[in-house]
Amino acid sequence: MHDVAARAAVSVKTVSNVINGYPYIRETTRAKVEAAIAELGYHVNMSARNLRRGRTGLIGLAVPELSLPYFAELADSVIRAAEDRGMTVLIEQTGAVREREIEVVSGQRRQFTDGLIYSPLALGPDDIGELAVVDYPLVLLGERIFGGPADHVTMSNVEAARAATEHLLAQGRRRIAVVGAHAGEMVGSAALRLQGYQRALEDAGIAVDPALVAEAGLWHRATGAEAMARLLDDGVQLDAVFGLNDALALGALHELHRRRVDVPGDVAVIGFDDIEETAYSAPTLSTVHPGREEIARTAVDLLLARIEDPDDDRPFQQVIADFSIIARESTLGEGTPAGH
Amino acid sequence: MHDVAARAAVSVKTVSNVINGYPYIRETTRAKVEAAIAELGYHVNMSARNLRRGRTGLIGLAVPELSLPYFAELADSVIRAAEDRGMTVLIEQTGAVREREIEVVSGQRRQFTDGLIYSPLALGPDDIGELAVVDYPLVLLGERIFGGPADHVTMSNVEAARAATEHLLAQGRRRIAVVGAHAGEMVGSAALRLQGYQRALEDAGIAVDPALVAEAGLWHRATGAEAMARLLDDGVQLDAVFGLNDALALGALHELHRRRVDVPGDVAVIGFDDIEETAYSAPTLSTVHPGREEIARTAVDLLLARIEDPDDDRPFQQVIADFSIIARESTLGEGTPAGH
DNA sequence: CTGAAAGCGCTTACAG
DNA sequence: CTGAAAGCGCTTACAG
Repeated sequence: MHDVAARAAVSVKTVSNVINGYPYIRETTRAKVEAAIAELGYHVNMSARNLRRGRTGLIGLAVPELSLPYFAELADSVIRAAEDRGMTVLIEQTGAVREREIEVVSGQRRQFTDGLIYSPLALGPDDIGELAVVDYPLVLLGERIFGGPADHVTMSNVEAARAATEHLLAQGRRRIAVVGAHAGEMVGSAALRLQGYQRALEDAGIAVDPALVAEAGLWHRATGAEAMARLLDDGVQLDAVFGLNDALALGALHELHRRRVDVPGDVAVIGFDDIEETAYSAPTLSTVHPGREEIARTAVDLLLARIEDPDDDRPFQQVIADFSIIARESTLGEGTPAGH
Repeated sequence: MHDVAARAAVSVKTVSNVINGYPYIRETTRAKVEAAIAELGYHVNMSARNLRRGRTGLIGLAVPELSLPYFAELADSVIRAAEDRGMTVLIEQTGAVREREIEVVSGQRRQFTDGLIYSPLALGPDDIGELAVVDYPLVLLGERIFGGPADHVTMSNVEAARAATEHLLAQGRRRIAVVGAHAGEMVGSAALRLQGYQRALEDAGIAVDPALVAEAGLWHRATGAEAMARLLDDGVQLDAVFGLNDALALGALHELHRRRVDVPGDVAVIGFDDIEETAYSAPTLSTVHPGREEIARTAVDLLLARIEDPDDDRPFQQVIADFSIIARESTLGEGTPAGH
């Protein structure tokens, strides 16, 4: 910067003004400075600027893993939303491991960022104390922790799961299995979505049969396939499956296909998340569209508001994203291969 | 840091020594300092450390989009590999747009990082001049640009594509379509994989039929489905499809399923990338395993070597990752649903 | 519109 | 083993 100033025969202040778009600069001065910058190939040193400004322009995004399509697509949306607002995203993979999720809120890497968008999967209400150390802007995603020192963006888990179940009921299904339950858990997406499922059944006057509820700790394709296999091996009668997320539903679909069970002829399947893959599976998968873009945009906006005005002590907000049911072949049956 | 020093009654140098693990410190001194750090809730300011050290500990990773599963899985692998070496990854999405790919190598955001792992999709040999500005460690991924001021990690595109085609030939297929070609392009994965396809056919004494080669600019599921539809609409006779990546192959599979074409009974399908989804599609998709983990690890290692020794002027390296063919239902036919 | 100067919070020769 | 001091490259009151 000093070299640029020397070459342009101005002070460093003037160079700084040009770089930062300070408006009251004579055109000739600006041109001189810009020429010097170009000739010297100068670019600002971010570390120095950040040190001086006390901000980095980086926000953290902590998710379980990018190899899970839902989180990859969420990360994509968050990166775009942040970019629109001039921020850069630093992704942190926690692997849904409790210690790593705790480490993220106070680790070294946190120091790089002005704030954090945080999507824990292993923490529970007992861990809320871990968030007490947070003295920076934080936005929580998901349903693991409520009441932390953070704004919160969630899905309509109960309502959306109820709508998904009602969609299956509307197709005449009565023996609806659930894949992905977490026994004994009172918080988290699993518990809330199961609740929605139960309410829909109750509203329809159908008793909830515990035999229809299959566990799956991790919500991956593999665990969905295993849970589906268990249901079938146990001889549970069923005419529909509600995968508590798309990966589970796709795993269940895979297992049904492997056993030559016709979908949706014999068993209808619905998922949750509307990842891109669901529009291309065979059959295509009905699912819940959870408003991922809206979630990403809202989270970034809430975080930025706190970053830009750290002294603002308005109460923490909770925003619930809209959802919709996407009906595809796995519940409607159009496009089922001939021969089925 | 001064506060910590004051509280521990030592100099800031000593505090710095403790933080950075300098070995020759009296145990009592270390304990005093650590107590002070804990009491004050002190943590180092990254911007200041980076400014002083001239390094940030961040490396950039520029990919087209995270919503493409291959790149999501690649990012996952790169983040893990970098973490093992104490580095943090900053992901940049270019959308496979030429201007954005150019911007990435010299943009503002570049200033945050010590080096860049760069996977362009739109640049070509004519753009090699754009890399002339690079005066920092750079590792290239993919086949768009060779000879830049960078180490380079690639796949065995030609050999792997040839092996994929030979796998189809070994199943008795003779009319093998290709989905995803880029007409007129002489560089890039499309051209190289098409070359491998052609060689396998020539070796088998089969003439290459241009009618079997379908274009698809972007390698997404949607474009794969469209290309497949075009082949079928044109009445091209075929008994196999080689999708130049998995997304294309999954799109083709989707279109075949939609039209009640039996896979692999009537048409065998193979892809390229071995994304996780291929193990769960119906039918499961045969594919080329391109050594993604190895690519990620090698790229991070090469980059770090340059970062750690910027004066080292050993010649730029090119590393080619191993591949293997993964045979699944879409070419072997086990597990095909009854009724087909 | 522009200049001279302080200071953001570290690390690291240099001394002892 | 530890201290005093310079300096990394910016931005920003303060002056003019």
